[in-house]
Amino acid sequence: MLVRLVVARCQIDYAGRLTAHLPMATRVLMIKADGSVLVHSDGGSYKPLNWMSPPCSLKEATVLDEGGVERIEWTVCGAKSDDTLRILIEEIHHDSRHELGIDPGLQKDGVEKHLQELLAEHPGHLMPGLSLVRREYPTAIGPVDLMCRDQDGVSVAVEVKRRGEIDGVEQLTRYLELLNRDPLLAPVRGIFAAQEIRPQARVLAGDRGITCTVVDYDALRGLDDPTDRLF
Amino acid sequence: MLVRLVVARCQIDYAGRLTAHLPMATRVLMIKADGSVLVHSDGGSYKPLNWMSPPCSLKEATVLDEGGVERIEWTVCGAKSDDTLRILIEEIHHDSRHELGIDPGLQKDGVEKHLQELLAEHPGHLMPGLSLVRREYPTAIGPVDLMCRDQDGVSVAVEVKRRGEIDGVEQLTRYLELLNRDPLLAPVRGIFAAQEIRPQARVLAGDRGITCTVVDYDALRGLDDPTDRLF
DNA sequence: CGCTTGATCTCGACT
DNA sequence: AGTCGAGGTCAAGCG
Repeated sequence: MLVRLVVARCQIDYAGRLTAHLPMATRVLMIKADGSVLVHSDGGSYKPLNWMSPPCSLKEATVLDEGGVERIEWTVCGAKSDDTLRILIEEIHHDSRHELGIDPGLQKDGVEKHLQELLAEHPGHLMPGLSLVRREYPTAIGPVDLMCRDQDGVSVAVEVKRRGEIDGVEQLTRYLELLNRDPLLAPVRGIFAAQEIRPQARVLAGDRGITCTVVDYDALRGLDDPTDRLF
Repeated sequence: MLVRLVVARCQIDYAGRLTAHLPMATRVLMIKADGSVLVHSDGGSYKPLNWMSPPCSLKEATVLDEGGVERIEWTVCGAKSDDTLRILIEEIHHDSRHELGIDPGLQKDGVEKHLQELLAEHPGHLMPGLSLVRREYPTAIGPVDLMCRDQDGVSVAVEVKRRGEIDGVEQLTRYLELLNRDPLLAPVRGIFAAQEIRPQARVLAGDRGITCTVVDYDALRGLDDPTDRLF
């Protein structure tokens, strides 16, 4: 389990699902224990300029460049795919190896699942008088996030998203279409709940008679019993 | 323009759109010139365990930990958002800085745009006798990738994807619905073209009367005039 | 500047 | 193994 950090002037060619080329320049190369390679420049975001995903293997060789000069070349080949990454090195500025050990991993809080849980506990936040029938209500085409009833006993299907986009409305539409075929349930209304709803999604929902509700996660969390939470 | 590479035993807390925590362990920290930070473990893919996107600023301070020992703590704050990344360092194994300069950037070939261009030049590949009316045919809900006519003069709307999935079929369905309301165009048929089509997408397309066509990018590229291409 | 769409998406969960 | 949905998605292109 060793990570290798290299800073080098290099030129890179990738061939796989697409073809890509990086001209000669100085970059950071990170080689992980599984042979995977990350090519970073100074800037951009967390995404490398180029990379090779594991499982893969790295081979080092010396080749002659156009000028007849001996150069180091790394060839990284995907173990399962036919992806290849060729790194031609002109000059190495830094080269070090480090033992890291196994990482205990990341603990997360605040994703869609938590939003759904909170709304299941406080359905009245979506609409006054709304009560939960069940979470993950099963249908033939997948589970509805929240199945509820309003104060008049009318069924309400709720689709929960962190960010409400057009395909979330399509999804809820398919559920409503199916649920409304069931005479024991029909009529079923729809609520599209999200922390943020895109304009196009809002328009499409309106067109389909679906109510859009923007949810305040922090406010909901405030209502929640803090002893239940991880943080 | 300096990149800083640090290998350190550290513990990390992130608070922003979600909350995340990394227990104490040895990791690679990459600090770019814009203050952005990447936290990598040995393994995983190109995505860091945790990170901070630019624009942001890093501050170094000494704090006392639970045992009363002096520790280095980095606090990275987003310039526009209220995201914060707190890195508590127990031990530094490596620390170096490197001048990289500006990267010339990545040249790509083989993405959806190229596939659409090639199909626009060779519509007969999708169906014998098909001819192009126009690329990016405008509608009220967005442009149709390719608008064509078959050998009988019937309109055919083509949606091009690199990988054909269910939402691509939904997209084409919306276009067809709209286009078929236009008496000058109707009836309009649909072709869903991709290098790879997922089974569920294929089923949904079949259900909607949409033809699925798997496209061979390399074969198409072979037909194409190589002098037009970048590579 | 905001919005929409593609991505060598990655990653996890579930069948 | 394949499929599906979420993401602190990121990043490019367009209005």
